[in-house]
Amino acid sequence: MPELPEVETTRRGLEPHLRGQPVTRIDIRQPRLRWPVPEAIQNFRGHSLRNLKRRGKYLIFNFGEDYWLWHLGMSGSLRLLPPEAAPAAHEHVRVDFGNGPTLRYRDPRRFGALLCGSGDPLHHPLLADLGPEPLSDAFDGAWLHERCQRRSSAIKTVIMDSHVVVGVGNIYACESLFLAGINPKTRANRLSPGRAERLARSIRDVLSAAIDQGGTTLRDFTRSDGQPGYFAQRLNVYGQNGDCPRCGRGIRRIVQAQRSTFYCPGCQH
DNA sequence: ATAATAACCTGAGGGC
DNA sequence: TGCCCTCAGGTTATTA
Repeated sequence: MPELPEVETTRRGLEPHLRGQPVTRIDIRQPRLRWPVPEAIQNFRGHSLRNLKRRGKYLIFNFGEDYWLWHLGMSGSLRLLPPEAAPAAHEHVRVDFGNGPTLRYRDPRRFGALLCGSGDPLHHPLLADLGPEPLSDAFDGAWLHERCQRRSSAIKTVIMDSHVVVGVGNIYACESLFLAGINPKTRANRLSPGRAERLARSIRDVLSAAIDQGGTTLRDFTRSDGQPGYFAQRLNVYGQNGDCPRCGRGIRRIVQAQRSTFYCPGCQH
């Protein structure tokens, strides 16, 4: 479900409510996520949340010395609900902070993860080798072009590789390539510096616009307050089966690396 | 190192 | 209604 804009939307929705609040209760209703939720998570009772950060699609709950890493996987969502609200189906984790609303984690497919650690979270094995943030200065056309040099696979799968750049999932990969006018099947090492520059800019623009819209709600993504994201109205190719809004040719669907790719054969070369 | 594939799960929707 | 198939916003582990 969530790519970078949805995770960032979640972070922005949660942080003002949770920052500075102590964890008063942790209820793991289903520990079997992508990896088992560590027993040590219970040790955080009484700890106060310093801040809530994001790296790629990971949320980082900072508690000073220790931290949680929370990944929403394919179908995960975090919401704030009143303490008395009954748990929804597939609500696997509930965390009470102070006396305010309670944090609920719902994840039907259980591809998400809740892990904990101490020290610098950026040194965690899952984060240590990640590529740059797409909205930071570290990510630009030169970096992208350099990382494409040794890659003969399709450009679409390369921009979805978190070691190249983080946060670009299936929707935004398709949309970025459309915006840049690049065929998703193009071999990465055949992308000119100029086209890499254009693609890097498109990725930034698409992700920024999606964050501004509160992310994309296709089926069940909701912001932490239950509202949907509105970027779905701006999708040009992803999930579309009609004609291209720019040139009128039919949008095509193909499969790359076991994922659907949508593109316009008229606009993307 | 890179590339391709399977694997982890549940639910929705279409066709018959 | 039920069954079978395909599809779904992610990532890692394993194998060539």
